[in-house]
Amino acid sequence: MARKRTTYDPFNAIAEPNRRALLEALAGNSLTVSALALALGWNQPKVSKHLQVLKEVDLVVERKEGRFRVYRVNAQAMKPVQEWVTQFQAFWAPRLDALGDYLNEVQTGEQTDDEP
Amino acid sequence: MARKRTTYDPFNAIAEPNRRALLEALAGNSLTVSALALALGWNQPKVSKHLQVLKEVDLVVERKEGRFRVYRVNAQAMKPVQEWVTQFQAFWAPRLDALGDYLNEVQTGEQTDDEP
DNA sequence: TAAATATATTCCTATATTGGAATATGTCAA
DNA sequence: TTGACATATTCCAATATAGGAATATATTTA
Repeated sequence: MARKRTTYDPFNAIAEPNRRALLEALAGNSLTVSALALALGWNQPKVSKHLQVLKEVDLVVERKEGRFRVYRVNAQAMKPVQEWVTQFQAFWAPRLDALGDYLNEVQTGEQTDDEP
Repeated sequence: MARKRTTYDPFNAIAEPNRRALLEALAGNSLTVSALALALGWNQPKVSKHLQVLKEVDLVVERKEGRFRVYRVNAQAMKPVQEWVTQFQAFWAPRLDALGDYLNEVQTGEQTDDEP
């Protein structure tokens, strides 16, 4: 059939490079749409649209201030991603890595230069 | 214009729920395509196709074993995601959160019931 | 009230995928 | 060699976006 909706969880929200840029720009700061547009060199609708997606998954929070909208990051919403990813951390501990890399090389047949 | 290619970095690879399921199934294990298909209740092409995407971003590693292909997770490739997400961890520390939530409520004008 | 400013939304187009079915490829076993 | 099995790939249809342009919706200020 077809693609499913992909945007409406934090995993998908941060999959878009522009949205990551937006979140990086907002890390620690609270910024208006136009400030973001200026900082990133995008047009305003582009900023607004990506912000809406981030807002839908709660990665950003909006506050009205006169005719401005001030956005800030809500890092809490990143937690599910962090937790999911961290599950795998057990498998990348330095020592295991070194061993794993070695085994992988051997298995993959990445022969060292001792072949004429 | 149009959408960019979205699949070829770990962020996008794990944005797809099916691919996360695949990685979860492979966490700690090494499994063949058919074993995965059985475990997840998918048809074989579906498994293979998602595995290819994961392989392209190096999230899984494949090993040939007779006519089987054994896949395993390469957690190293998850590191960029983990690091990127962790940037934001500073903003979700419990105390700050509690304060932030409170301020947010106040700012948003979430008035308590003291209004008739 | 009208003009200006800030932001959101709608419309439209181009393209990226996902998924299933069918098929190709590779490998083992008789 | 032939058949069976495991997996990858191709083909196709349905749909989800991203992006730009134009427009709508506040809200402030003159």
